[in-house]
Amino acid sequence: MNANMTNMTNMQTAADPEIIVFSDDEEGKDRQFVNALARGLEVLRCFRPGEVFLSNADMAKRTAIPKPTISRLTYTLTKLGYLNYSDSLGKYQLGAGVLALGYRMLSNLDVRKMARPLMEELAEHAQASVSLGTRDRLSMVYVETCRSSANVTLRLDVGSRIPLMTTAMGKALLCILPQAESDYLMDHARAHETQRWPRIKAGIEQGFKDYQDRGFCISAGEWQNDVHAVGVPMLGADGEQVMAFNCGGPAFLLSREKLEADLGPRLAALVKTVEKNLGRG
Amino acid sequence: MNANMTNMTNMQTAADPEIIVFSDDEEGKDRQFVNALARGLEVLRCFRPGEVFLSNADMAKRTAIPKPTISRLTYTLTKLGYLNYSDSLGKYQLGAGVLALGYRMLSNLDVRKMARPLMEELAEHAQASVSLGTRDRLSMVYVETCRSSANVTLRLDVGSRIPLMTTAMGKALLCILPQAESDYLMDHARAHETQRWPRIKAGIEQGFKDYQDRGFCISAGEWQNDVHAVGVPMLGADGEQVMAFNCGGPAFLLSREKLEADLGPRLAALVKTVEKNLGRG
DNA sequence: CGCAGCATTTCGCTGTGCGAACGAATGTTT
DNA sequence: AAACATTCGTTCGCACAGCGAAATGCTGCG
Repeated sequence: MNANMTNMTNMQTAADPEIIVFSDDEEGKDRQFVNALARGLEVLRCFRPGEVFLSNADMAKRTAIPKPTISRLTYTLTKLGYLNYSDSLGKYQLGAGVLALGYRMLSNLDVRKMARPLMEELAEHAQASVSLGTRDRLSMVYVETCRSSANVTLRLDVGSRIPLMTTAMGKALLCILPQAESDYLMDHARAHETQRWPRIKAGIEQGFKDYQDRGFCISAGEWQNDVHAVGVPMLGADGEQVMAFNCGGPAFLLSREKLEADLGPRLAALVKTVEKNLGRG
Repeated sequence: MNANMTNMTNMQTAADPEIIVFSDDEEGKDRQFVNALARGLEVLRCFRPGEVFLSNADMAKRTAIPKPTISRLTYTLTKLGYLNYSDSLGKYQLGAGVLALGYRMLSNLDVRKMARPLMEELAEHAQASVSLGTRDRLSMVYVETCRSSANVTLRLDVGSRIPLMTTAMGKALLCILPQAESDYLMDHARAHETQRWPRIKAGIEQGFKDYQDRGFCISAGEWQNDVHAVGVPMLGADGEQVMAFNCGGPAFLLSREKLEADLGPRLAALVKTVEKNLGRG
């Protein structure tokens, strides 16, 4: 295994923004890359929240994988328990197998146990929610999250996704990614967001500046216009996945001043504490 | 896709009980089955809770897949973000990709939202925990879980696994599986549990009887000797995954009498309500 | 009946898996 | 220190298994 490989190489984007499929043409076919595996996983990913059932044809369309191949993949995934087949509908549904995978990953993340109490404390102080997330493709995935006792809005649980490029957590993460990697991601994002890209890019650059100057990024309505948040990246140990924290909530509760003067600095301090406790520097 | 396929066909068990790998010899090779995919997923599964890092060699040993192939699979999985590589350790770790999969599955399970309040109510009454789970291989995987406000023991969260054959939830599920499927599973289990099998089998048969007579199964110390629980299966709609509820806790709080006279009947009633609300019968 | 949409089968081409060989890194022996 | 032994990961080339275009079933529908 060669050092320093960047994710998402060797792939090509299909019609659906977050669906990314293999390619055989891109930069001299990689004899090491197992296509069947990548495609099988892509099939599992093409279920979006709210869509319970998909047919073979649906998946073929969405992933741009030929129908016979989809047949074989769904057949295999069903036998393995990652998909369930409904006879009456002739469609598939995600199965129990996928759950277990996610849980194993979480139970091995010691940052969670460590950071939890600090996150709760801040959530209570801010009357907002505080979360920890990590990147997957062009999203941030929540790995831990706490809400203040009062807060009911913004129901985002562990495992849910928010965009990378327009959220405080996402932009914070971009700030500490190696140049090459963030460039690569931004190239991909631009391709999907030709329309709004200039505005998005400006937000990211502002984020870089904010992080340099004050140690945190801000997203005030960039993602959802009634949501305000601050974000701070955390140094990753080793080959550990890089992560980022956020603290956010409804705009009417978290004014820009409060974010800048109070919550931003507090979140940055929280992260410093966590890093120290985990022995990173 | 042919109707009514049973999971776990076409596979062979390796050294590690829950690790199950492909086979090329078993019953006339299936041209439809994509081995590379099955093996890639097996690689992800071979991380057990508590083991953060695994090397290529570790996985090769555990899955009985040849080393060069493991290399290619980990290479692929790393590029896709399902594994992270640590340069300094030369080992892999589960990545963010796996999380998202699990979440999509959960967010599409409408039983959860429906059953939650009823489960909370029962948990509070029983001063125990109430959970909903579904089968994966030879385990039950928690899909939803509530604890009574007091209860601190037994920290099992969504995604965690308990055995199929010795727990109230697992035995309850066995009760409503098609004969062929439960036979198949029991054959597999016997192979792994040659020692304790007679006792386990007796427990399962008692479970069948209990379910017929009273509508619930009991496990009083069969799994962990200080844990008592009752379990009730739920009818699956359509090609929906079959599921089961349990209600359990520390043995000293839940006497056998209480299980039989109070909690068992209540849990059975809960399931009846849930089934009615979901329009099953 | 014929058309339309979907899943599965067929079969030739080629991408992919595996044994064996190689190289790199670390520990052990003389 | 050099020589050897071990363990681990990757490379190579052949054989074969998996891929996909086109053809074949299978339903439902006007």
